[in-house]
Amino acid sequence: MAQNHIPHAGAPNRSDRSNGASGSNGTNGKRPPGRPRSEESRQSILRSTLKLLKQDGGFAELSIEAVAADANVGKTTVYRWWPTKAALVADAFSASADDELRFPNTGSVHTDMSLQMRRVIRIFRSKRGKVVAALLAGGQSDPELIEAFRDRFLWPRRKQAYQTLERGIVRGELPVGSDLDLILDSLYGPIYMRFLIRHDKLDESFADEICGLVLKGLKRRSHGRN
Amino acid sequence: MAQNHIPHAGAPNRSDRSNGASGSNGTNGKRPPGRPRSEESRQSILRSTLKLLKQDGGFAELSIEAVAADANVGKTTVYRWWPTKAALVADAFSASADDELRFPNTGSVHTDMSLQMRRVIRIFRSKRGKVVAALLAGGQSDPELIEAFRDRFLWPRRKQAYQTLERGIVRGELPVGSDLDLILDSLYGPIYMRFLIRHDKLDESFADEICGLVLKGLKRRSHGRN
Amino acid sequence: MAQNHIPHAGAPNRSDRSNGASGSNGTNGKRPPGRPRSEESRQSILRSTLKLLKQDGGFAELSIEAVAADANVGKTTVYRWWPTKAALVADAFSASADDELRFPNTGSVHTDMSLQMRRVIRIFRSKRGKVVAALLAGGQSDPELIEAFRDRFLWPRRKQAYQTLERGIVRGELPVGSDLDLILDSLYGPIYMRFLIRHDKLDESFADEICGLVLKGLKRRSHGRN
Amino acid sequence: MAQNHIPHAGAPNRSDRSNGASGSNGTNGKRPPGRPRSEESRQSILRSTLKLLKQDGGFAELSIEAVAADANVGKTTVYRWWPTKAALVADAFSASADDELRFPNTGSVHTDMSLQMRRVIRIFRSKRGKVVAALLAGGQSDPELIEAFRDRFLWPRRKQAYQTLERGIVRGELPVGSDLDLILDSLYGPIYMRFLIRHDKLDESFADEICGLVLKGLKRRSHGRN
DNA sequence: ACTTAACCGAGACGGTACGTCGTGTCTTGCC
DNA sequence: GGCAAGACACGACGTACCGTCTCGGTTAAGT
Repeated sequence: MAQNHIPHAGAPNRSDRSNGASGSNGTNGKRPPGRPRSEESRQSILRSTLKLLKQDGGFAELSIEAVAADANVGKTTVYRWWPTKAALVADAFSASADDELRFPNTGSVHTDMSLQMRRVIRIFRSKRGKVVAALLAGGQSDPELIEAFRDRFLWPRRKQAYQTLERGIVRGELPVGSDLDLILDSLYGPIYMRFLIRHDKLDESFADEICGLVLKGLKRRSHGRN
Repeated sequence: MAQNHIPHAGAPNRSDRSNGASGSNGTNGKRPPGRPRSEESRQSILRSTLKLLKQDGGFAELSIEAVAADANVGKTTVYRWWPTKAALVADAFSASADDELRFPNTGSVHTDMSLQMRRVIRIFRSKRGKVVAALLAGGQSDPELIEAFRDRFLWPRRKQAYQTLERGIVRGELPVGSDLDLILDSLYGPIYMRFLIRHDKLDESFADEICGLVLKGLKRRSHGRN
Repeated sequence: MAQNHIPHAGAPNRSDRSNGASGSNGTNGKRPPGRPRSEESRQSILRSTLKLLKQDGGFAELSIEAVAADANVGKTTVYRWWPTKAALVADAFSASADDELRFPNTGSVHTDMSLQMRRVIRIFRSKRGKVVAALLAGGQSDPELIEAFRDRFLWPRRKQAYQTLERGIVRGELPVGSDLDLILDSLYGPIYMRFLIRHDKLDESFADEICGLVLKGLKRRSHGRN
Repeated sequence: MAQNHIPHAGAPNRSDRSNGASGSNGTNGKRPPGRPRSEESRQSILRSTLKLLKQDGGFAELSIEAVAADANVGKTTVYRWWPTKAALVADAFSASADDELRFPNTGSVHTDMSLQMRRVIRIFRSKRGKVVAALLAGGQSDPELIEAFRDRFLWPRRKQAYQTLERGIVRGELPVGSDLDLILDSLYGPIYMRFLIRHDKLDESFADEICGLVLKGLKRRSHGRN
């Protein structure tokens, strides 16, 4: 029912047979023969993955061996459903990606962005931040992993961000024709940078400072020009 | 200055003995007993480390075994001088961190920053970018590694950046009392973000776009206010 | 009987689980879960161990690395089943300790002993002698190893030897109340000594000479006394 | 002056120059130029070798590294004078071979042999026994080592033993034409066997038992025949 | 006193094997 | 046919010693 893991871009995966629609199986709900996949195992594995990522080290330090042991599950079961460690982590991460990060709509771009950015920072500083860091770290040598981060974390939020910014344009808070991606990277880039390099403190007020620099600048400019 | 590897934060390390010219030496001019460290091996190891980092995958994929083999060196020699893979990579990276990234002084903050940021982007896009990515990735689970990145790469540049920005303040291009760290993170954060997440294209013109957004905003604001 | 490796003197060992036929099994007929041990690997390892012992040097020169490589087996598999090199060699040796050394029953102690001692000498002089030497050499710093030699090689033969000697007593060839262990050590000791120290030639006729000295003496004495 | 290590059968060794007699150096006691060998180091090394052999394991467990460290001596110094571990151990052993094992001359073969065999057993049971065991063990894969044992331990004693036995022949205690080597191996073989295999207790009274079996037999026989 | 030459300690060097851990695959019997 | 259990071949880990080497420093004998 719920498709729970990365499609692996072409890599055949037997769980894909449960996608319905294909073959004589199209309309009727006929299940394939044999014992069905254990939902309990699946969740246990994802739970253990997150747990271990939060505890130990990063992506490299996480071992499938440990996940299987912690989840009381055979290693085979992990490998059966997730072709790589990357896929597993991506799946686990996305299972934990919550709705906390939805954008508000207060009537002010500055407030909307600032509030959401504060929530991002709060998550980065929490235990879940380690999972994000692991994902970004692992993604540096595994394209699938960073792709998973983009698809499951970045893009969903960014779509909402576009809307938020566009509302601001409509309201005249931002200049027409603004490069939305440039604005968003300028807003979030500094957060990621401090999160990953840890060269300076990353607390929630940093969100306001960035907005103050980037958005206020845009506002003035637009005023001055129009 | 001639100190070439991670100080390991307080952990005593035998290579820390000075090998500078006798006489001018701090404590005394005596070389320690025993066969001196092989400079040839040291360089060969660092060279192989960089080479393999550029070739293969990231930090996790690099094996000390392979480095030793490629450098025609005993594994022991690597472990004798670098306590962890992290230290080795940090050292190798810092040996390659060259003067290419010095800040120019054109008389315009915007131009100075933009030119240097372009060079950073050029490096990130080159083979050496893989080394930086490996360092940042590895640093997510190894504090020493990210510290090495900060100490050897980030801070040296940032000190120059402070001077560049302060020249701008003196010239009235930036408001007095600007938060320099905020400005710099706003300028470089977007670059790091696109470099690591790869969600959008990172070419040299991006430097100009960021400067246009961040620095122009500051300029206007200062004009409007003064 | 089907028990093929060193019991490790009390240390629990997973291979000790019975793999005999179901039903007739001692405790219960259940096989433990998981993939069963590969009989092929087991034999290949023991075969390679013997082969290398016969080729190279002694016990010290034998490396587990080489055994694993020669047997086309992972090092792990060797370590899984044999805790030390000693255990492995003992097992390999005992797998090769064959029935060639059974005692005959000709009706004469002198002939029985002499014939068997000749066979011992023949083995000591053959390639298999290197294995025995390795075992005795290794046993000087590993109690388990020498124990294995005693349990698997010495005692089984000695039990038969007791019977042979006792037949001789019954027949009046040896005095009643003879110290059997003293006699046996006097018979075999010289062989071991020449085998290990190699200070004098050890050929099969030496068996007769020893018997001539030790057993003839006993006979006379018994005659003189009775 | 004192030639202290194995001649190494052809392996050139610079310490051999101190053998005197050869070249222009023949008659006069001219020392070669350069710093003379440190007698202190030599003894310290031999002492440490024995100490470690008595403590730890056997020949295989002894490391030159440990010897040098224990003797406060550079590894080079060990290797300069002893080409192999075998040579070192043989030398150390022979330096410790004391005069305790001389044969007495009581006027009775039986008593002479028995007394000396008791002393051998006493040594085998003492700490020094570990050194002998190490030598015999190592000798199984190193011909030089077992040769050293024969040359420095076995033969010197055996020469005395021949004399002892011949005195017995003269006195009529042993038959004329006895095979002395056979007799000696029959006397000592059982001791070596119990010492190395440890299958039965080896105390001093064992010497008497063996003599009782082997020598008494000879005596009777000679009486009966003459 | 100065030179020459060999020894000495210290310890780094290129290697080999160690015994362990994790990988991804496989083979069982049970469900 | 999924599942746990766990053995399998493999490869890298970090360590211990190997035997060799290169240093600065010592210790004489021969000038």
